[in-house]
Amino acid sequence: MELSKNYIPEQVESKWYKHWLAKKYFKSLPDSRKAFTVVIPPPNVTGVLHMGHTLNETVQDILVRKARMSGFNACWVPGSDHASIATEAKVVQMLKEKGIDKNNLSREEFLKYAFEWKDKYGGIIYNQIERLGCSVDWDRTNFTMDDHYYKAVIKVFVDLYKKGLIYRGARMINWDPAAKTALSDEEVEYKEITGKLYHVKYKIAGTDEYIVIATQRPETIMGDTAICVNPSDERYAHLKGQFAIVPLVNRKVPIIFDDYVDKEFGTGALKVTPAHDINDYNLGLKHNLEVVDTLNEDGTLSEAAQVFVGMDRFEARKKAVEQLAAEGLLYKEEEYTTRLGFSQRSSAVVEPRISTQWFVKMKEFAEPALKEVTEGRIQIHPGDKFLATYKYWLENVKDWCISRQLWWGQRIPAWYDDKGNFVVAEDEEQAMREWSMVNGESDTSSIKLKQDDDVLDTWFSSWLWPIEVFNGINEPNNEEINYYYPTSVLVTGQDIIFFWVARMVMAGTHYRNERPFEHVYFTGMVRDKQGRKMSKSLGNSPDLLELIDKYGADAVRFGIMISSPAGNDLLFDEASLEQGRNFNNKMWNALKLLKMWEGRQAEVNSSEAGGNTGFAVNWFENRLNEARTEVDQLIKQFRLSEALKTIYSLIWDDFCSWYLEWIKPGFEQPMDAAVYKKTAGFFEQLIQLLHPYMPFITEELYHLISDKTDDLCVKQYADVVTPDKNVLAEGELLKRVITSIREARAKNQLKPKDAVKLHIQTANTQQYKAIEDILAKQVNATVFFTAEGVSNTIVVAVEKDKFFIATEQALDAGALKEELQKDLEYQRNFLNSVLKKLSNERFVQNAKPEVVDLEKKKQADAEARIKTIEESLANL
RNA sequence: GGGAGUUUAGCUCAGCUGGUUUAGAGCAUCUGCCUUACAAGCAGAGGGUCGGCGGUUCGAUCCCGUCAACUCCCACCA
Repeated sequence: MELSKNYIPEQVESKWYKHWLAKKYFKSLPDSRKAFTVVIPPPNVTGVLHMGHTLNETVQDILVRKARMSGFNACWVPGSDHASIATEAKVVQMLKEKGIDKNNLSREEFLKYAFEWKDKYGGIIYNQIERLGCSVDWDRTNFTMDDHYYKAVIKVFVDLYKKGLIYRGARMINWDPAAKTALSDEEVEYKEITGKLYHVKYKIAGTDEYIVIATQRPETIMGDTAICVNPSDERYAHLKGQFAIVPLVNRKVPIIFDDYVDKEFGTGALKVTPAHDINDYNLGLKHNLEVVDTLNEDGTLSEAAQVFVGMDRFEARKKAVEQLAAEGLLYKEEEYTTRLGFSQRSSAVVEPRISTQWFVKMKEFAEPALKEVTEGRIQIHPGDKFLATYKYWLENVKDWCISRQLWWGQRIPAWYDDKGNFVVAEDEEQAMREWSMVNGESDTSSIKLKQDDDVLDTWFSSWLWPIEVFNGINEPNNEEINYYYPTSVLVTGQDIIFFWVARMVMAGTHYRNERPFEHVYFTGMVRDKQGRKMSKSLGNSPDLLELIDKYGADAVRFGIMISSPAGNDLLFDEASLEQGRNFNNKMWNALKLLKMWEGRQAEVNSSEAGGNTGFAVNWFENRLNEARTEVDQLIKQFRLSEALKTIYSLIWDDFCSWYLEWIKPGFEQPMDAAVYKKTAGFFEQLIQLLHPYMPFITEELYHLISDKTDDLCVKQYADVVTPDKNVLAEGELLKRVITSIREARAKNQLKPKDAVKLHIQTANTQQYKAIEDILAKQVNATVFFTAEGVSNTIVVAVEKDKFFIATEQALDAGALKEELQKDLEYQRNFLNSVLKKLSNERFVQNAKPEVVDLEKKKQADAEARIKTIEESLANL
């Protein structure tokens, strides 16, 4: 078969993915093996995968494939998240572009559009996961709004409500007066703006005294229910027990004292408006203040404001200022820069507003979730970095607001009667039964119950993910959940440590009484070359499929993995993908070389077929085992980038640059059949080692090396043999000798074609005899083991051995001398630093014996080299 | 405002129990090679006071303190 010049990924990739699927290699069912379970962090069905997902999924695939090839029953569950807010916003936007207003749709009509959207984008995402080569079990695909999943979420809500862990309460939310909807914190964008700070005089009741407060929002004065000052503020100490008169509405309000007030800011006195500011609201709760809501849903002033009723809030602000000025109550106004919240959807200024929401009590959940991590049952990678963050959040956890004023999501299973009483139940029928029980009413025919309009926070469904993908909520004792749970490792972004990771631990400990995963691997954020976050609006997020088309999936996986240690941000640069593509070619070309040798095999003796092949084979076998041990260790520690670098260098440098050159026969010479067989075996082991990172090309190469009946994808790793350190050291010495001689050649303008004579002066003739042919081939020289009477030479010293390069060419003695002088100086400095260390009594006393011995060895080596260089200089 | 992280070659990053570290890799740069697997390649080279200052130690890129710059998360002060 004719092999193409370069590796062409597109033909290869789809072929093997189809083959793997057909062979059901990714399918997992419980069996007697140990399970290695991973659940994908379900991507939002809002759009397409970005580079962050690519990194995440590549990491997971590496771990899963590695486990599958190491005797585990590997199970990777794919899926997607309905992402309530984000998706609903996208769907509303899409409808708007079609000229459809969500407000004119019924809930059912809207949900129909939303599900169409989900099918479309869910499909795109799944296609991307496939193109990337992810070995997920497609039969296990879950969506957080699937029927069973929906049911599970509702079941959990009802259960927690019955346990008293879910309650209804008041809360300040972000209100968008233009869209007339509540916003989540994530949907509010803060911007710096310059506004005015108004200083307003409030009369102290029953006196002629005034207290001056500062406010940005005079239109909320009518909602004031207290004045607050710092208890340690002497300026206001005499006002204890007094009341102030709110201007414009003449309301008498108490003067309260609280540390919350900053004495330095403004006048040190604060007007408290519990209905319209989150901090004031909290103050109000603490001091039992009245709440006067002076705004309507659309941002106009309500009846409760008494003045400016029906006027827009900003218009009212102007009027309030005018009137305060007219009454002589405006002390002064000044320029002031502040951060103001704007609605991501309508760009309107967000109003804080009190509303009734549903909450989960978090204290009970936090403690066990904290213990799972602090007691080491869940290990976080990299640990030291995120443990503190995790602990801090759980120790200071606040109740979780789980209701959202949206339609896309699991609808809150609470039913209200016309008096506003409610019952919580899994469905309407059950709700009715509950209602009649509570109300002692057996005839319910005339009763109408209305379900809560709101849906649940998206995280209230995703916190069940590791359980419910195995149907563990609905059937807590089924075979699958018992086999696959807890999962092995969760791979996710550090940004959702609170939203998701901590909450999964909570749900896991609560519903399974066990951690949901053994390890958590945090990936960093993927940024662009300039360090900016990748985002649609910046247009700096590349299209994954285009990248795969351009470089191949393996190269994309390589590029994104080569420099992304756990938890570190990654600046995405296509150059690393090129490196991956080049790596593909390198291996492709190695294959071509092997195929050429395959056809030239013969039973030949070593020297005819290149010489010293015994040494080379023995060395590489040991080197391979050494590297495999390193790689296993690194992957165990989740240092995936390091492991990939090790494999890369093993293949490119050790195998291709050194080993293949060492065993390469002379021009059109036969290839020793035994060496060929060994080498093909090495190559198979190498690509097997690499397979989890670059599955497509490795599978292709595996089948091209020779006809196979099995597939690399599921080939089990053989045990690693402990390498022989002496053999490894001999190989390293040979490399150093070759490099040193090449360097000397290059410095003396000897062209690669210029053959030279190499005279070796050594006490270890035996050792050099074993690598004589390799050395000769690698530095284009004829080797001699005597240096008697050679002249016109370049001298190279490696350890205690000397190498004389003799050539016909004229040599620049001056330049040679200079080189040697430079080297000599370096060695002398080095020796001095070593001697200094060794003459330091405290070093010799305190340092570990190995360290001292090492320094002694360094001393001996340096001394030997210096002697060699001095002799060489004398010869010149 | 609170918390966390980062700072090592021109660029992107390794360097994980302080001593084979006078610090490595890829890209970029320079030199020489179309050597019969690979020019998307081969053989070499140059390039760093490991952010600043102080401390602990026989010894610090590594540990501690402090300052500076950048980044992320949380909060959203009238």
